[in-house]
Parts: sequence; C-alpha cells; structure tokens
Amino acid sequence: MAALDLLGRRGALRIVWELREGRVLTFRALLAAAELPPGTLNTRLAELRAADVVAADGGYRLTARGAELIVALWPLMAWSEAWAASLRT
Amino acid sequence: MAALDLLGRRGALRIVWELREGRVLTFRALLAAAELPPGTLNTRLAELRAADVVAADGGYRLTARGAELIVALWPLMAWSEAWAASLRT
DNA sequence: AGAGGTGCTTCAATTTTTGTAGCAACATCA
DNA sequence: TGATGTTGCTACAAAAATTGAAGCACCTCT
Repeated sequence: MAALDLLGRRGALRIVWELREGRVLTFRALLAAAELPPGTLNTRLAELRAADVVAADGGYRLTARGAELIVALWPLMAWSEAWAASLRT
Repeated sequence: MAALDLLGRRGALRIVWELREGRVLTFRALLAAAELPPGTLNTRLAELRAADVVAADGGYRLTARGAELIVALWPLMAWSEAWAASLRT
C-alpha cells in the first residue's frame, strides 16, 4: 500500500486537506494553514507533486487526482470530527 | 484536525488497515504485517489505544470506534489502489 | 528440561522534523 | 530610483522520531 506510505508522512494529509474545494494557496499561506515548518512543507510538496496529487501553477492546488483523493477523504474527515467531538465530552 | 495528527504518524494508518475486518493480530504478527520496528509499533499502539481506536485483549483488534474508522478509510483505500495501478502504466 | 511463542525493552546509529533566519526575484508605490 | 512588501524557497543546528538487531521475562506445550 504505497499510498499509505505517502499519505502517512507528517503533514501530507493535512496539506491535501487544506487544498480542498479548489483552494489555491501560496507556499506561505500553506505554511500557516498546515502548521508546518518550511523545510517539511517543501519536502511534502515535492512528494505530493511527484505523486501527481498537487500541482504548482502560480500557487499550489490539487490535480484531478488530488481532487479524487479529497472525495475519498471526506468520510475520514467526518470520522475525525466525530472522534474529536466525543473526546470533548 | 487532531485526528489527522494521530493518523498522520508513521505506520498509524497502516496498523489500522492491517486490523480491518475484525482481524486479531499478535504484536509479532502486526510487526510483520505493518512492517514496523517494535519500538515504533509499540509507540503507535499506545497512541491508538489512548485514542480508543485499538484494543488489546489477547491480541490487538479494533474497537467499535476503530471499526467506524475502517469504514471511513474504505474510499481512501480504493483511491490508493487506483493510484498505484495508474503508476504501473 | 527444552523448544517455542508471547509482548515487549534497550541501545546506538540514522533519519526526520523543527524553528529561526535569511536570500534572491519580483511587484508596488513613491 | 529607492524603499517596501511578497513570493518561494534554502541553510543550519538542535531536537525528536525511527530503525534494526538483540535480548529478556513470561507462559505453554511436549
């Protein structure tokens, strides 16, 4: 499961998530949104671009494949919120 | 998104995945299945148990919450396979 | 007693991540 | 023209995480 290896790296899922719904973010905006240091962000972006999940054309955005990933991520995010909510109780 | 932080650690998604469909694995079986060194596996298991995703009662298995996570993970796995398949072409 | 399985723990070496700083290129405004 | 802001990074040393191999203590079965 190579995709799990890619997405299981620190910040990878988070970066994809921050680019949901067609958002286009600059490197610095992603820096703030994903709460990562620049070195890590740059490493992740390189990996995600090599995997054809993220593209850079004047700001970072998801590729078509990345957009499919977001759809696949939706249930996970819903679980995350339920999980976080149950922790608060 | 705290769940992304938890699941974004090395091996976390993989461990959950290996325990899919009600599988009960011993520590050593998980070691081999998830391809992790024992120290890392132990750390992850502690985190996943603290998050009430994995339980240990004579072998490791998913909790009810972990089972819900697996359901939420299914689309992601389908995406992974499609992604891996397209890499092979 | 011996052989096998269990869940770990330990350790040093390597890899990864972090946080801060700063650079070079470009646009904007004066 | 120069000053200012923004861009995408890179550099560096320190801290944290991961690795891989070894081994320990405990249990069970023969």
